[in-house]
Amino acid sequence: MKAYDHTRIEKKWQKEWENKGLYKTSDTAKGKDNFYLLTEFPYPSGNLHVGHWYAFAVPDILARKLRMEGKNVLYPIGFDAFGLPAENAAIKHKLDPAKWTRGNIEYMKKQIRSMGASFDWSREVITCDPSYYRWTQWLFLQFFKKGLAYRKETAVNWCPKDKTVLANEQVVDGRCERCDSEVVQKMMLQWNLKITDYADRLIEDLTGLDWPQQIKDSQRNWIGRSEGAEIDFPLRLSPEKKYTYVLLHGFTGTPDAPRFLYWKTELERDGHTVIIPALPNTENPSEDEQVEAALTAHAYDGNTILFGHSLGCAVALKVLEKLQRPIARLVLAGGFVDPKFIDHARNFEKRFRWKFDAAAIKRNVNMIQLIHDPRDYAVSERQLLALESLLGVKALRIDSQEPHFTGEKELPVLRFLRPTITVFTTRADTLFGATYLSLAPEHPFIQSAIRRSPNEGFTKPLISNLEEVKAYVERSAKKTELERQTDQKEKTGVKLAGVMAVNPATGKEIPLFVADYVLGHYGTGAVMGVPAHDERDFAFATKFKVPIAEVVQPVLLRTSGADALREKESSTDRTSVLAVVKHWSEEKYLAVRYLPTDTRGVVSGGVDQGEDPAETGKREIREETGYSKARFVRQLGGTIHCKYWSDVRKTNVFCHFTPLLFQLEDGSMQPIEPHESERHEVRWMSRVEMDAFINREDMRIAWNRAWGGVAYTGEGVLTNSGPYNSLATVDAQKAITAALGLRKTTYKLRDWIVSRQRYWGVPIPIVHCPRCGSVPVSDKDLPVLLPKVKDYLPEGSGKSPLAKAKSFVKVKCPQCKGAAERETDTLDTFVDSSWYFLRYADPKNKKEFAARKKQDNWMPVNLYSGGAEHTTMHLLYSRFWHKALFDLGLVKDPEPYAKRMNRSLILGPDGQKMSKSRGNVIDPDEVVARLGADTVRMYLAFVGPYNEVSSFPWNPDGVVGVRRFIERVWRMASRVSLGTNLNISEVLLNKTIKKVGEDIQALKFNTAISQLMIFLNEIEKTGIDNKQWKIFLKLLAPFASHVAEELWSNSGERKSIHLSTWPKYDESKLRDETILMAIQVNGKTRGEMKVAQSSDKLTQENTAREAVGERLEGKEIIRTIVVPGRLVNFVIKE
RNA sequence: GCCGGAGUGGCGGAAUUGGUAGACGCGCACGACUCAAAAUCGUGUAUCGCAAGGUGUGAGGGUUCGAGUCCCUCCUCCGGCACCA
Repeated sequence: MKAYDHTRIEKKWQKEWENKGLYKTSDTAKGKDNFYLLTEFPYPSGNLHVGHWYAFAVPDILARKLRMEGKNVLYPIGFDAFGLPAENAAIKHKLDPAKWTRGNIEYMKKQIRSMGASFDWSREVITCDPSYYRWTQWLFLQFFKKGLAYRKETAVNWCPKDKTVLANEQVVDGRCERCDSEVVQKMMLQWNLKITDYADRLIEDLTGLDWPQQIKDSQRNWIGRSEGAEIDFPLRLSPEKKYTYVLLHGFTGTPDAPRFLYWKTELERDGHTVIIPALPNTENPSEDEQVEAALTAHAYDGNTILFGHSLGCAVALKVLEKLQRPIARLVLAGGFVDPKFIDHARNFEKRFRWKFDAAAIKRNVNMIQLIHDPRDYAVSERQLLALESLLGVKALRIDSQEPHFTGEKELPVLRFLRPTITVFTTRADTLFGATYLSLAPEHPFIQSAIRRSPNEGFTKPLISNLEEVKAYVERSAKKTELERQTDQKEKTGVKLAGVMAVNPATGKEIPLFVADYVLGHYGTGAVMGVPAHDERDFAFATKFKVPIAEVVQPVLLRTSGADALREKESSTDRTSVLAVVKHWSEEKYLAVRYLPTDTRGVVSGGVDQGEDPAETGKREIREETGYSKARFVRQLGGTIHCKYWSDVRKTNVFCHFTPLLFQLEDGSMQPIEPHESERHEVRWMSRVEMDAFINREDMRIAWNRAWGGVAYTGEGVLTNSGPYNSLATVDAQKAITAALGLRKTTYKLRDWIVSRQRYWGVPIPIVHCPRCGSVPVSDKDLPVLLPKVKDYLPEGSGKSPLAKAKSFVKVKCPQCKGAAERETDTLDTFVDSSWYFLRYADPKNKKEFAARKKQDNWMPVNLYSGGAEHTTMHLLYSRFWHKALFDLGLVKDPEPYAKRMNRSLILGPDGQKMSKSRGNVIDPDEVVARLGADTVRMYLAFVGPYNEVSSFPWNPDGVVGVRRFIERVWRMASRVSLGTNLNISEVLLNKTIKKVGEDIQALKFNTAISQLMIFLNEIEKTGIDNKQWKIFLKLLAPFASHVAEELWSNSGERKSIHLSTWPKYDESKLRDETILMAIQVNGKTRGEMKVAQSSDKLTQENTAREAVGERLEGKEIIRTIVVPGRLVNFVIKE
């Protein structure tokens, strides 16, 4: 027999398989279930590395095994071909990125083919191919039309040297990855996808997915949902202006509707006057009557703020038309002016024929605020547009409490009536402790104060130290991400002069700050500072000398140790003191160790009936330590509650500690009772020693308070909180939110910015028309082809290189046919990869991105294999994308991937990540040439479990081990006997079939291979017959597909082994007739025994008893445990 | 700081999910073949001990007849997030 020549065998069979089209996958196959095995498609970097082998060749094992089991398996491949490296190479070497990419793809395809993997190349998908990106553009336009793609001024990473926007991934430690210059934040108009609309569903739907817990956790964490409340803090502006508000109600409305009363109460509390005229005939309103009533209700002047709701808006506009002098401000909510207005819900038809004089209206007001609720049932988009164009003002779209602003407490409206700062908090329970507000530098209030809009009507600046604030805002805008991080320890900020906010709970005025520890993009960009119960706020308040107000008394539960709470036992209340005792002359403190429970802290003891806590402290100091002259200094804050188990009292104790500070006058002492001195150890300690000594949370809080305290952020009961005192924090949160705020959920997740000022990507198919705005390119004009340009460097202005292609930019508007310009940004490559798996199902379709019927054959993906680096990027983006397609009715499932596995990582031989600079890169081509594709693939499968978050170094010696195995298989082939071999264990054969099959299914390729090795070791001793040999070859085929095929064909088979059927095992032949059992005495193995497989428990026990007889001699057997077929354990008295 | 995951021979890793810890492979040692080497084959290989017998899965404690596996405390490493209110 010839020696094993891997090159010859592998070339031969790869060609053969290709010629026969062995891996062409049909959409359906008779009698076979479809299985979609997906692996992340590669970026055509130009060279295959070991990681690619690991990603593509190893899952191929599963693909092959599933096919042999009778599944119709789709295992496709393609190229994620747009992206930065092509462009960088183009800039560096003056190449065409398209050519560069094409060349790489061709080369890599050759390399991938050398794996002998069962890819169906006829379904290849290449994202930079116009036949693909045509559909990327089309899908983007569907998003646009659904309102899921929008353009917005967004803060981006800007590299001043390369003059381009950078993706977050391109910023390394605050520097540009390419030129190493510092990245700055810059506001730019960017295309966004509304992934935040899907935040909740992206979290909820994780539950039903068969995904590793770790990915689910990461995604949840990334989305960062947190429930809390929005709370309004009214502003007191100076010079303080008091206004008269005239509020006009709508059709069928009355002045005493709850929301009007609520607005009135709130505004009056701020010192304003509120008038709500009752408009006549609300069931059947006429123009003259209503306007007359509104006009006579008040003498309108520059101090008037006029508000209209619904029909009241129209009345308000009519009022303005007729005035002689301007008012301060006009606020309209849910208004309409369109003569065609019809409110079907309330039979309001044909009556509304009012006409407006826009010029007269504008003459009488210099600030108009329009607010619109997108859910409004009475006012349509169309009517809103009419109103907007009449007044020349853009409406602000806000979420009202109830559609059409009809909630009982329309806080969102109130925010427009009076100047207000809204904060988001998850700790509404600490509202009474809010002693200041902090605004992000990006906060609208700060920004508008800086811009000093003349509309505001203030003669003086809103903020009297405006210059200082401006300087601070500018400074923090220049801060790089790097600085923001290193600045974490030291909080900075500037107090706003001339402005105060009102804490809505206490009614007290509190100062405002601008501080960059507040993030502009999270929550409302403003936080309430509660120094007593938040570490950051505490640090800030200490630095800026803001008062600290305790509103939560700690409630501590001891859950571990000797005094851990015992849930089932009763509980009694106790009042005690904690006494921090200072030395009479030195900087030392009394440290007390209570021996029975090893409680280390300060003096403590119970308050007797009617006793003053200070007296208790003195008494306990005397009794526990002997010192008789203690002077009470002060109380250290409010009560500290603690629940624990008392072994002395045999009950749980709910103890209420009053923390106190004492100083000794001198060292005079009295004798200590023996029972006290036995239980207490007393020492003098320095402050540092005490810090290390104290081991109880309650004592530590008391001790810390002697030094100014730290923020207590845990649970407790409320204090200094008016009607909410003594409520638990959880309950207080609900109560205070209901009374003074709005429930609100916020997310860390931000919308997905998809604009890239780059050349090598999908052109965004939008035309900017000066008349029609952003207009989608019509379907028939897709794809918008990437134009050829001379050089690929971005323009200095932050426009992509596409802007240089004049003939590309200049187009006719698809709507009005006038002159317009194309969008010149390209799409993030993550957009390309958000739907590529759908195209595999129908790769050649010219009419649709993928026919629904064809998708249904394969979707959702049965198993998606990929790298851990995509956990929160690609996997989240494509889930969002798929959900949006689902809502558009374009796909049938809300989730694209039923099961996901993150593969491990292959490191260099030195255990480090492979990289050229480290010189530890393994070149797969070289290893394949030397050892063969079968060996490389099988080795990679053997190094360790495939679906774990771990990494394995490439061990050159280890590869040799696998190569040896294959050579031994090769040699074994010549020893296969033609007769029937009686020596080989049937049990081993059946066990092997079972284990190899199950382990492949569980993606534990390493143990499957180990079983094949065990099998080979055995047959080398016993020999094997032809029938059994062929079974073995079948088991080997998914791993070493070429060798197995060669030996299969050598054994006389004509048809490919890969078209053969997976062997079945015989359930009854999985165990030997006689089995080995362990014999234990007191759980320690003392011997082994052979028993018949069929023997019963008693026989096994008796056999065991005999086998270890001498050990049991004269001992009493308390218990005998028999685990049939496994072990017998005798428990004896020693 | 928060959320995950993991710590088992000289190394990569197994362990029927609470039942004889170290499968399989690498490495190493010895032996066979050879003039010799390589390759190949065989034997051994957690550790202490001549042995009987101990001891052993990051450390300590617990539950159990029995713990690598479950519970508590702690340590180390890796991954993700991080001034997120």
